[in-house]
Amino acid sequence: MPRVPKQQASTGCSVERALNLIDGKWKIVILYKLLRGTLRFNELRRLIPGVTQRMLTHQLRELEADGLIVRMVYAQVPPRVEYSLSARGRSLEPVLMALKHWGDTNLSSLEAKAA
Amino acid sequence: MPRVPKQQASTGCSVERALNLIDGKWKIVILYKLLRGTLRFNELRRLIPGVTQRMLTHQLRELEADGLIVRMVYAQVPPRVEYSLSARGRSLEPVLMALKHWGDTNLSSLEAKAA
DNA sequence: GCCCCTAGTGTCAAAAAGGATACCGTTATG
DNA sequence: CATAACGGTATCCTTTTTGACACTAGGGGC
Repeated sequence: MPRVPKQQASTGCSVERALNLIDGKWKIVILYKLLRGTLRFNELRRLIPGVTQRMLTHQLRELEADGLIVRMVYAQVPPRVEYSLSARGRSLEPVLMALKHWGDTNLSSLEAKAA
Repeated sequence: MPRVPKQQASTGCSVERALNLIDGKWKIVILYKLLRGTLRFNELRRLIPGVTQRMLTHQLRELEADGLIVRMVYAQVPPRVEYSLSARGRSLEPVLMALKHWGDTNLSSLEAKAA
């Protein structure tokens, strides 16, 4: 993603601007996983096979910067960091669910075709 | 996007797989614009300021390859090429509308904050 | 003492995405 | 004859994204 020269992301319509916040393959998946509740870093990692530690960290930081998730650090050893959706992030639920529904419906038939 | 080593995109859940089809900043916007009906190449170009000819072509080809849009070429001079949603593409409407709704709702308040 | 755990960070390099620009054929228009 | 319109391609180059890998702190277990 171009991620837009920061600041002004208002190239066009609201759809376009919305995409600037949730682009990247992992972000939507992360948000989706968090719909069910708070998760720790390594829990997310296990839930999303294929994401590397660095990528996960990056995406989480961006999501946090965009105010979609909340990061809670507990001063413990070993460290404990919990991620959860912010109100803003939770407001994405309809989008995420629509996407999941579409995936469930349209990708199974695709795979059936491909198989 | 990584666009996955082609072929097997089934890393994880359906959400993740769905994203492989609609990644890229422009694709969702293109699909969204096409919701309202058939559009010609240059019409799309005008509707999506910021997209270059090359990018638009690329994205349209991928959308076509994924069966989300239909490309109709009319043997005329000057050339006439029309793009429209396939049934599969149209099935994304709930997702697109949810995204637009979210953008309208959550980005206006964001910008108000930023302003 | 040594290794493991968590939740990272840093660096390097590869891969991918994206942008700029030039060019194509054909017909109409000036 | 030159130019413009349409819907692209081809090429080059830069920026972004991504991955691999090593490394960190501080306590607990063996």
